[in-house]
Amino acid sequence: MTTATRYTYKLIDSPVGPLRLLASDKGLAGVWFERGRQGRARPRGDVEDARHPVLVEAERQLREYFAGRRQTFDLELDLAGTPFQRSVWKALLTIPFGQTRTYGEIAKQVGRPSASRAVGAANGQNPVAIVAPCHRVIGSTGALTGFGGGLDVKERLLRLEGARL
Amino acid sequence: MTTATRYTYKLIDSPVGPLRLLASDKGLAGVWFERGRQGRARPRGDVEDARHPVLVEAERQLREYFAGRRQTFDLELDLAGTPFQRSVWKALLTIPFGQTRTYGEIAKQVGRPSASRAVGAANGQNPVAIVAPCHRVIGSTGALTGFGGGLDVKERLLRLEGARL
DNA sequence: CCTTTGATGTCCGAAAACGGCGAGCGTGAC
DNA sequence: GTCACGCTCGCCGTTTTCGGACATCAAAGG
Repeated sequence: MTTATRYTYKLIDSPVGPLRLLASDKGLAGVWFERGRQGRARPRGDVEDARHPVLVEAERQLREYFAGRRQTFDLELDLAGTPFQRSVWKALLTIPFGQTRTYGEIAKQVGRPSASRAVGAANGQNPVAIVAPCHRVIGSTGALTGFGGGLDVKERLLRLEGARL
Repeated sequence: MTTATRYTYKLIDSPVGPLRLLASDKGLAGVWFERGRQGRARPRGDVEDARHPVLVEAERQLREYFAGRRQTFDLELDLAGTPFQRSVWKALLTIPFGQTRTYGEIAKQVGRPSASRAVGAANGQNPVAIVAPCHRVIGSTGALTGFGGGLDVKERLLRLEGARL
């Protein structure tokens, strides 16, 4: 028998469209784009609580990021996923602001050199967009290849960071 | 993300072999036979607590039952299962001491007249043996057909209750 | 009297499908 | 030559689908 963890959410605006922030009692659990198709089985925040400390702090840091005044996030994260997915998301956190990596490089970094395609899949299920910078992962040819929030958003984020394209 | 509910267990002897009792904070969650193969994905009691009030009371009533001094149980139950399973287990509780029902009759009783086989499956997953008297359910031909704790135990329980075979 | 057949809910394992990839190869424009 | 494309094919974790196996039973056909 299990008990569902309580999630609270908050909606905020951003230069790339509305974002939904999700928090559990352990930390920030989700950041994703509201527009267009929802991600798959993302945890549903049952309760809105715009004053949840984790959400308030996450919003603050995100606003600084969009304003160009922040390059790294300092937040407790509560990421639900398989061991492989978690290792990939952890690897994302090591990509410096303004830089990019290829899917294959991330695959190597997590010790599965030939799992670049699986890295792509795990990337697509990244629960905390922007905070775990899945937008900094691109194809080996330099093409942006894909992004949950839309390729245009991926490009805008990279430009905001001054990355070379 | 989910959090596991805490279970405590207790082992007791009985005329039909050792029994394991399991309790959650909501009530009695499990009663099954220790001998032979374990049931499938039964919740695992992480902690032994022989003095847990629910377990102590369950043991008391079970001992009375085996001694022939009790015909019905009065215990809070915490049964984890699908809606169908719960409806079947609930139906089991309505079978009087010493009587039997067929799988088909139970199927009718829960409003799925043709699901007698599914009733058999649900019966096999009954978390609280004896307390929910799955041993009182037999085939339409009168054959005992099956029992998680072994057919011999099923027969002994029915004899104990003075049921006609 | 015995065998066969379909309906039924759940679990479980196997197998296939599905991607935010990437390297290799052939082709065609210079 | 050589460089850019585009196509194909192997890779790999996750998700979905599918098929059996079960604590059955009534009806139909031999």
